[in-house]
Amino acid sequence: MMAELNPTAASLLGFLHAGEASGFELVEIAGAFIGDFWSLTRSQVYRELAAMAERGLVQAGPTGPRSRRPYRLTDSGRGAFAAWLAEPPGPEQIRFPLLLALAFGASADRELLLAHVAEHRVEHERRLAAYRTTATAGGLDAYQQATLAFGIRYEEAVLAWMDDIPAILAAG
Amino acid sequence: MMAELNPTAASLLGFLHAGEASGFELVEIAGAFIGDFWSLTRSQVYRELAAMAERGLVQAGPTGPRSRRPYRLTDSGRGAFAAWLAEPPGPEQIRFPLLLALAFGASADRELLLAHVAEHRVEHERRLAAYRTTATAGGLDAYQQATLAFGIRYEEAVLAWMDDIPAILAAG
DNA sequence: AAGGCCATGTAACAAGTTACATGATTAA
DNA sequence: TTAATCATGTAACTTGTTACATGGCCTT
Repeated sequence: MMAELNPTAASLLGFLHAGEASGFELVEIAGAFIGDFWSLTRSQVYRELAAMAERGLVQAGPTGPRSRRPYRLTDSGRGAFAAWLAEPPGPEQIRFPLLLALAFGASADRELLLAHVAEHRVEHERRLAAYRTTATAGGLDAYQQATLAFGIRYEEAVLAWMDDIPAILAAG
Repeated sequence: MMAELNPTAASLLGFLHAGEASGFELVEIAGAFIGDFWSLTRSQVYRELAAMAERGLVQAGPTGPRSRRPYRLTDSGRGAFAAWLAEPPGPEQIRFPLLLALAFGASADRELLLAHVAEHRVEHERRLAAYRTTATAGGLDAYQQATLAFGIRYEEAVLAWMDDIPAILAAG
């Protein structure tokens, strides 16, 4: 009775396809590769690695300097990952505190809210620019490009929305 | 030393501005009002209500039938909510299993992936239509309209992105 | 008035975050 | 060669999810 993988664990197995890595390295790889739409922390990674080692999906190699413990995929880990990929992915989740604040804006100071929006805008502009650079720089396979395309569409949408806000508030 | 509110607790205080409500009712209200970009579950709500009652931010009324326990705002709850609104909101989080699967698509069956995308597409179309209906139906204040505008921009972006995918994969 | 359904809540668990500890490596 | 820094990991806590329990309400 093969227990299901959670998406976090699955992503680790995915990265381990490229070769063995320590927990620390996996955190870095994941942050760079999928960080903007799938966050994970060191604690999670170590926990998942330990749990997966227990289940035989990964195997820890000998402890190196600074107690680095490299993990590598096992055959059953490879199988579990393939099975996870074949399953229908769950719904996305968005948690957006700015939207929450905005929804209650009637009880807030309008200028302050707009300032919060403006502050977030900077970060979204930065991300969009970074995505575009990555997209043109090449070195991504088609699937990675498709993933990145989401980021670009998303950031464009956020920026367009932010531009709409003042007019909407003024009209209301 | 006033401890910070977390966004979930803050949203409950926000809803309680409209009058007293039980945990169950708050779950329903929140689900309808902000459910698509801020999820919360019953257990969370009861826990937060109990914790906030402890801190004096809300006050439970007499237990009614079916052990319904209505909560209402206190003055300090009102103050805590206002303070929360004034603070800069944290960054948004997106967790999108479909993107995760897509990013690793090189190890997956392309047709199956596209089928997963198509399946999600239906739900996004449904949401976009629902948002548009709500937007034109009226009854929202300007802040709620601005919130809804995000939903519309977001769903449009997701649909546009999904339309892009086959070409991106074919080109790569 | 009995059976099923529904509103309400709790408890156990899983996932995610934050703060801390420790042993290499590097630089002054 | 000692101080600073950094990679690595663990532990404690918070938040989020799932599964369960209970008692009122409704329908026939």
